[in-house]
Amino acid sequence: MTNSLPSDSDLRFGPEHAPRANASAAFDILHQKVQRWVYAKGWTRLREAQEKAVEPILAGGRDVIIAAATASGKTEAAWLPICSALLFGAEHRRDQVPGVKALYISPLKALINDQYMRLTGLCEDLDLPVHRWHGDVASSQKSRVVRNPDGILLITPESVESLFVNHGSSLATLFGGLQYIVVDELHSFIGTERGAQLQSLLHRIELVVRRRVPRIALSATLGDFSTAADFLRPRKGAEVERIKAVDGDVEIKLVLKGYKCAEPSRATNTATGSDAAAPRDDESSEYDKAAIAAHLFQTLRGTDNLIFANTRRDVEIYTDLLNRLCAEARVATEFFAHHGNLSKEIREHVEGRLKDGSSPASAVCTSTLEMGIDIGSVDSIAQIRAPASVAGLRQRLGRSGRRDGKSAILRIYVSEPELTNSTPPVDLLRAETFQSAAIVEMLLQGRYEHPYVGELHLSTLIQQILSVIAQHGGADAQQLYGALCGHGPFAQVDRYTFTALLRAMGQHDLLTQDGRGMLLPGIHGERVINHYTFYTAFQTPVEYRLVSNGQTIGSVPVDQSILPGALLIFAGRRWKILNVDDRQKVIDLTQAGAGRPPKFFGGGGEVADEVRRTMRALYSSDVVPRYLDNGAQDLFIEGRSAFQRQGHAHSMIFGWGGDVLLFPWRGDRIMNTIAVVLASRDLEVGLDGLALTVHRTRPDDLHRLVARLAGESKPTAEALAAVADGKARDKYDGYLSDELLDRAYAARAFDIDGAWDTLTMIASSPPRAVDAEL
DNA sequence: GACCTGCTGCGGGATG
Repeated sequence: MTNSLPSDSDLRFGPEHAPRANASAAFDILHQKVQRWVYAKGWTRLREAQEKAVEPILAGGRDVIIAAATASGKTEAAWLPICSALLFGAEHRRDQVPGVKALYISPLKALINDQYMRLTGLCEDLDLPVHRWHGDVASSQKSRVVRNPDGILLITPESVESLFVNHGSSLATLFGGLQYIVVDELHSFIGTERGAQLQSLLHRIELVVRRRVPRIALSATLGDFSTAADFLRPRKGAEVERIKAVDGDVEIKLVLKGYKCAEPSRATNTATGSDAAAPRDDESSEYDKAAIAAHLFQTLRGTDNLIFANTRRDVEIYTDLLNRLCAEARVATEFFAHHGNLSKEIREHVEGRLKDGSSPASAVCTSTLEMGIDIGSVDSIAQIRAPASVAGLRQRLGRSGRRDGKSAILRIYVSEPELTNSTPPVDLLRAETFQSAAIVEMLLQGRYEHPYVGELHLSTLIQQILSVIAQHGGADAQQLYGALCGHGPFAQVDRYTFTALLRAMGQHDLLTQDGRGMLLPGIHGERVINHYTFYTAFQTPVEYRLVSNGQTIGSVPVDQSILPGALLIFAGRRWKILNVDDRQKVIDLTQAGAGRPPKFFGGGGEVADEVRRTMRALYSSDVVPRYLDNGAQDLFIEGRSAFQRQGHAHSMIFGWGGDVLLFPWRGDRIMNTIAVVLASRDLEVGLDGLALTVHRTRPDDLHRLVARLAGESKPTAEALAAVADGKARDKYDGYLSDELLDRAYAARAFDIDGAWDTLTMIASSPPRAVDAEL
């Protein structure tokens, strides 16, 4: 099966192109030394992103976003003109302002190390020093930069934060000559706490140097340029120059494979999020996993692949199954686990095996290998269970098929419960199969989810208030509001909310006020600021280090099953726990013959509105996608016939036993809003994938209630948030008053308009009983 | 039934 997907792999330098780089207008305006470097590289022409980016960046006045797929030369698209501009500037200006000339901000230390190597090569001949600054860089190198700032500085957002806190008075010198800020992997920041921190840091740098500094952003292919532009330059997104490498066609070979498992692995979460069912550990019932592992082993052995699983637990389970198949076949293992809880050494070893072409290797991984260092191209991508988002799947697919015009290969494995006469109606719909197909359809059409950017980010605002106070040794409320809110990065926070936030911070002793009204850190605030964990905007769980023979192999969160003598599967191997040191937070392991996968904790995933709507369209259509194998086709046809039999074309409310099922066919934010609305009317509501389960009511009663709600005026999101539970999520949410926490939660978790549209639709559709259909 | 990311300054002792 073949489909085409936008890519830019056709932009390749070939011998058929004569070395006529100087025929390019963009090449002509680069500095001569940069031209020489391009020539020495053997490049015969600039690639599309580079050709388009040189002029606007070199001109110097504008913000620019460069969106292109991995390995399309977008890094050079930024650095060739930036380095040229810095060289021209150095030649034409006699009174050189000291300081860093270009700042490169990256979400990953590994990317900084990669870029450092590449840029050093370019800048060697240009007389431009390159420095790096992140947690693994020696403090001696950092103090050298502070003493003698110059050239290009590669840094993480957290390390920029540390500059504000610890070197507040040196910043004017450090950044006085700053001409460009480059943000790499922009898409990874949009809509996150870390993104709010980055926006604040960019703004605060401009406040220090008292002028606008052009922002150059690099990103993976973007579905939504406007959101990205508004993120890069808030409220002035329309003025951002947008550069997109026009994508050529690359062939995708695609198959969706369907399997059946014995036990329905369903977990029901109530609206209050309290009673999640425990997942089963019983391996004997998991013959779908064995079948999937057997197919992976048979198909992928001897080649290089990335096998994406959605959870770290599944990474461990599948790596173990694949290793056992290798042992049975008496071959050396070539399947390696890779996820965020494995030690840096183990992860680097796996990355090394993938890069090394001499022996085949496949990584079973989470999103750790979606972004980041260049591991080269692999032969194929496997995705175990439904992908969570279109953008993520696109990014994963970009890792395959870049070798000399080869096709990208994608295999998706889904698994649905075997049908019995007690199978619940939701399981009859085969939601995992339809979610996978919906995401593939959107991918093939080039439709991506819109990132959600409506949050207040009050937790990160607390961090930034403390950071500004540390930077200046104190600040008054007016200055803080002007620097951070007002026309600043937290413009969505009004004066009333800001004042309430300062009051809440005072109540927790984060802040105190001196006689002249100056805000200073309180005793607790001082402790928070001075601890090294202050620089991150995101929350991190407490974990225990796993040690074997003195070597750290990774870390796990603590739970009751972590006791001496217990068995564990980790890093694709089997272990027995020897000792647990609660004070040092260290677990000693020894190799064992059996084990069980560890539990990891995590928040809930969120399915986008566009994905759910596409799923419904697939159920309603009569087309069966051609990329389904026989197993997936069976599941697809079962799901569609259940959709028709249960009457989803006309109804959205269904009686089932003593409960009622409600199908909004909308994204998780709307489903959560409806769940909380119903819970506020004293109903017990569970979120269950596609459906809301409303307990102890009848279809007619619920339908009447929904019709009444749809006719009433909408509540405010804040009023609705007051009745929700489990609202604290972000790092400093614990310091918020009830009122502020409600506001933060309302902005994050609700879509009142979407929910009321849906309630109106439900009110106009007849309720039904499905019991008879089973 | 989720994934990922990141982190200072200082003092004391050894070494060249």
